[in-house]
Amino acid sequence: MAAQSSQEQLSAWRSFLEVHSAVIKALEKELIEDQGFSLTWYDVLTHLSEASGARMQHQALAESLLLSRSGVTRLVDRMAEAGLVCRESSPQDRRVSYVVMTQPGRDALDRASPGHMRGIAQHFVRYLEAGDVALLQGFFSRVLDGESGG
Amino acid sequence: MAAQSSQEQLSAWRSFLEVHSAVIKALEKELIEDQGFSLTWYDVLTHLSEASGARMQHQALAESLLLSRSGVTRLVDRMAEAGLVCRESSPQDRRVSYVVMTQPGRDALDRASPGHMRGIAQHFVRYLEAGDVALLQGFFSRVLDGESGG
DNA sequence: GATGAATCATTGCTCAAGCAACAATATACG
DNA sequence: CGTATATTGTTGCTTGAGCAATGATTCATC
Repeated sequence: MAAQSSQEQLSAWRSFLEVHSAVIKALEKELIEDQGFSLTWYDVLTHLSEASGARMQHQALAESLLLSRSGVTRLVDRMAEAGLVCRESSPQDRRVSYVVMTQPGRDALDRASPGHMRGIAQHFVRYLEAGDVALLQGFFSRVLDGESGG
Repeated sequence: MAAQSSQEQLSAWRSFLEVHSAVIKALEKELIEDQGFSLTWYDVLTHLSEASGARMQHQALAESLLLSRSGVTRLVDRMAEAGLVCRESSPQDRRVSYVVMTQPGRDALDRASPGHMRGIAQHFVRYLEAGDVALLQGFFSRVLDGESGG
């Protein structure tokens, strides 16, 4: 890392925060207007849809969503009440309870997905120029590698 | 924008979210352990310190912080109770109330700043390689330009 | 100048999330 | 086996944020 103005580096950090806030707000607004649920719910559905058997332990879900366990408990409460997921207890380990995507949950995800993908394209991906993706991914990977370990 | 795998683009977006979460959590944790206040409070102090007269209207503060007005009202309540800021009403426009940084507020910012800058360097800037800053800034600027207008 | 519209800060209410404490269960180790 | 420790999900409590409604004030238009 050659000598870069630390002012510019700080500015990059601030822009990062602004971009995050702006894009998240736009996506959340669209999703709620279109489908009536939040980005968090969308995230739950996505993670479940990618899990084998469309089921995950609360613990694993919390880690994937970067949320606390108690947060996930209440989140699943709400989503279960809306019928998008349900709970199933494990016969092997009677402490764990699985979160399972229901058919209405699948349907909701299918309905939401195209619009949300379009939103991501429009509010984020659209501004990527040739070469940006690789560079961003490199940077992000370094951060995530570094931060997960220490 | 040439043909890029939309899978990679989506992955870039997801990594963006993960990086944001990881870095914010690390910085917030450090700041609270070191100084006993949150990133939001730090942000308020920073914005005030950069404003002329170390004073800002609630409205302007809300826009800068990307927060709602009511959020700012309560935020300023708490910070005022802690003595870091105070309110002053404007003689020109009796609707507005300025948020003014106090000396303890300045002191708190001065105490927090070096550690926080170190944190940003360690958890974010440290992973930037040569050329990354310019490219990131370019991308972020395009997003912010595009998103603010529509 | 007077009246209607807009702006600013605040308040009531609700919601979503985290922490710490807990109960139930599983695992490790003597 | 039996006891100590760890893990899993839930609950009580608190916090921080947003929305909509309100009150005070200013601005605009007649």
